Amino acid sequence: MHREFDLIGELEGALRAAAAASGIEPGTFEPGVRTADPRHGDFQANGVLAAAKRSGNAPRPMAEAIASALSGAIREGFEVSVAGPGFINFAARPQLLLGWLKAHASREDLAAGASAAHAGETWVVDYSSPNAAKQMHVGHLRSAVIGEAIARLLGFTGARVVRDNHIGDWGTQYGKLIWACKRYLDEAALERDPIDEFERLYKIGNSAAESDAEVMEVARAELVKLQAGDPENLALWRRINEASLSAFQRIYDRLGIRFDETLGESFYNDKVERIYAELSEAGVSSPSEGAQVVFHPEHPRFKTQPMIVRKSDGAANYATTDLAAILYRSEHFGASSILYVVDKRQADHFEQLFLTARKWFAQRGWAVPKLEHVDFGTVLGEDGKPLKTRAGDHVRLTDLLDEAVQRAYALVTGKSPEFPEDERRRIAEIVGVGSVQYADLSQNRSSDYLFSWDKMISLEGNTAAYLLYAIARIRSIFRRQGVECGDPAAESGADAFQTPGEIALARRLVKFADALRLALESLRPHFLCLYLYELAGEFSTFYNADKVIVADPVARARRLLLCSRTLLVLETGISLLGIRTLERM
RNA sequence: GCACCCGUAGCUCAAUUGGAUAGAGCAUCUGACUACGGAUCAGAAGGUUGCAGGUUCGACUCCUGCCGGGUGCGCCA
Repeated sequence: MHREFDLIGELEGALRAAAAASGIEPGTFEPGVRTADPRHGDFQANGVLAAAKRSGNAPRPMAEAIASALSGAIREGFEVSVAGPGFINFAARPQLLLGWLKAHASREDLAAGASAAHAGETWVVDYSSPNAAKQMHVGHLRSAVIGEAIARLLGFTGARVVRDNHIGDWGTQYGKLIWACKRYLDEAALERDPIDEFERLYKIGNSAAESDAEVMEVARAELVKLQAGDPENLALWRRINEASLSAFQRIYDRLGIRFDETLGESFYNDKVERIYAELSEAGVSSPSEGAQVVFHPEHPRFKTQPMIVRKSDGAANYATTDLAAILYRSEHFGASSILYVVDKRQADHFEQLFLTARKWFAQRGWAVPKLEHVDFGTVLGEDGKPLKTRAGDHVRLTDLLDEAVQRAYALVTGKSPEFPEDERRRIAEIVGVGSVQYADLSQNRSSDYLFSWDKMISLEGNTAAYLLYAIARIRSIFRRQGVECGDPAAESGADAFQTPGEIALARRLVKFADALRLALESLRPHFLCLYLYELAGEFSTFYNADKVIVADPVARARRLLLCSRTLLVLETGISLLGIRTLERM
């Protein structure tokens, strides 16, 4: 039985061995296996072309030599051929497909196979990270959704993941806010909706400070008092943060997000002194105009645009806390990698931050974690401009999710009016929220994306509802047949796949490993979305062509096996995206 | 001014980071078993990948120059 989860990895190993056996110097040949266009088979190796070019040999004979040196086990599993200028093509035989599917019968089986990718690594994922005292709005959506999906993918593939919510809970905005709280706080309003009230107060404080220098002075003094530990201000600050966190948590609950750590900027208050000292001792920073700054002379921009690590008034800013966070994550969590799921407009900041951290760590002789800015584009309205309400305000995330659920409810009620109301509500929550998440994840994160209710909640195309529908339909087959999905007794009689629909579906299923690899190598969940969408489409084709519940027990077992594995992969994949699944809809 | 990103079918997006004939969905058109859930499926049509050069066996992808759009840039995050 075939047990290798990662078929591409297996083929690459076999090709290396075959190359060595046919006299090619080890290290000069990278197999370069990838999934192929189905016309050419399942997998293709492109590496011969590059290797032949380097060594000055003709690629075609080289490819033939390597192909004929492949082990018997590979030839048993794959039909091997050489095509074009020197591609080596592999078509999986039905028996191999069957073996793979039998060997991967549960989520645990898949996880065991996948976990080789990042075993032993610790990844800190910094995502969501909203500012306290403000409503989460549509601008906070992508970081939360993409960050969660990446964290889940990393965990599934073997990494130890630390999910860290780097809340903006410290800084200049608190002076103005406290100033306003002491004068205009409405206790009744605070009781009703604390964030709303704090947001209102912040706006008052902000505009007062802007138009009145005296207010600005008092606000600044309030901030200094807070930072000095004044009990009254500190109590107010705590109250603001507690209210903020519990409001955020309500959103996170709906999105299925749970952080391991919530180490906001304030957490680093007592850690910034060390940063100032470290940076100047390491010779990385220099004084400039009363501030402590870092220049990078070798960089086209940062030779003139400094990173300010300490303001001229002596206070820290976000650059300081970000540096302190790198150190803490490195020392305390032993991070091998740190990811920042943050808007692409902050690209300059992160480039500067990483340059600085690398120089500093190198000076100290410390291992630098891999640092990566996982950027994403802006959510745009139908007019192509950043999404706003008609009044021109930010769209609150609660309102956005509520509207998604409401639209999903209308849809479910239209399609399945016979379901009890509470079930339709439950389905609507999953479909509505899932549609928002999926619309975000299914697109390359780096580009801006157009927010469209109609496309998002639609049942057609690459949407959450399409995937969830495929799941519901498979579940329905098992209900009707009266067997549990994955019941070994129902599958044990299966023989190798025969019809075009069966074979195409099985070939798609074994490529789950590749979808994970693609999504993780580039930290782009849309590769997994695309795979799941194509899998669901392949299932629908199969379902329309081949009846599952047939009299022939062998054919039935074969098809039930395919249904069960399709369900498994769809549910596993969707859950890795952070989206919940359902039984029927 | 400097720096970065983007430009692919009418529309919204892909293209495994240099691989084979650039793929999907929507919209348009043609079909499908009295339905294991038709919220489906099969098919047709739709392209000089912004423009012009270059690099090589091979370019949407890399380089150069234009054109068009966006973003960021000393004490906010």
